[in-house]
Amino acid sequence: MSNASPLPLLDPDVVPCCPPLTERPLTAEEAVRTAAMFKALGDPVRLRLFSAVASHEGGEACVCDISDVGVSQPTVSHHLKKLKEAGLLTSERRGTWVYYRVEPSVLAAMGHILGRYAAA
Amino acid sequence: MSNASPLPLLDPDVVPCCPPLTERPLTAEEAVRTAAMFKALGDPVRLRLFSAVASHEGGEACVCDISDVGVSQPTVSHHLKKLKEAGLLTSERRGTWVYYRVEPSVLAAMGHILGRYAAA
DNA sequence: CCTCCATTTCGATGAACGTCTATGTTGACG
DNA sequence: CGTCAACATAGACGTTCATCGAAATGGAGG
Repeated sequence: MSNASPLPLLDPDVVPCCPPLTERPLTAEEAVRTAAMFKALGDPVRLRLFSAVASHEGGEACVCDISDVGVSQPTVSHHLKKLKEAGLLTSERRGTWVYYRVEPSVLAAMGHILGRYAAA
Repeated sequence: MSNASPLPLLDPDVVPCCPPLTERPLTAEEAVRTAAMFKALGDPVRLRLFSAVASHEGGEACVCDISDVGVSQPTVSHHLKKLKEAGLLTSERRGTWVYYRVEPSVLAAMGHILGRYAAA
């Protein structure tokens, strides 16, 4: 394939996990890896935290910016950790604050997995 | 309502739930509804069952076609019920067998929610 | 009717999860 | 150094969930 594009397009390495759900039945192993991503977004609090980061200006936010989700601070920290373990967020400490940022490739992978319906 | 379009395009009613995660922080209520969809796909067994239906010829499959996922048959039925409650599958009985079918609009909604990353 | 087969429902059990309070860690600033 | 603020970790508690075996439902066929 002549993939000489200089644009930041999706390259195959970015979607290493699994084929679209509509292509063929997932194997057990594929299902485990894919389910982990969906599971990470399967909690309302995590989803709000993730959305808050994703929609924040600059594509990143410190914890203090997004802690107003109705649960205690340790719970926020706990959920951010889960999102990080799932590969959906990355974090970086800068001085006093810790900044979280969306990992675009994982989102792209999820979109890819949803298959033709998602692209409609 | 003037819904006179003859084309099977995505109409707004099909994506009633929520804006893309990247557009603005989700409200609590939006997060609950959206998380339910992701949660339904957040289990490996459910994901395999869903994939089996989605990839089956004709876009539908009877339970007997997709029961080889390594759990007991009642457990399969349990997960299919969950997927149905989440709006991801529909079912119809034809004689002895029950056929499950993918609900495309919900998949489209999820793709929409994933936002620009998924569409890339 | 009676039986067979596919599927669902029921009830129980053990693991995983979300949440909290209390405490620890890390950097900034006098 | 001492203190404060931001964030993470630890441990406990109640709830939800996935799973199973057993029993119920409901068409199909003799």
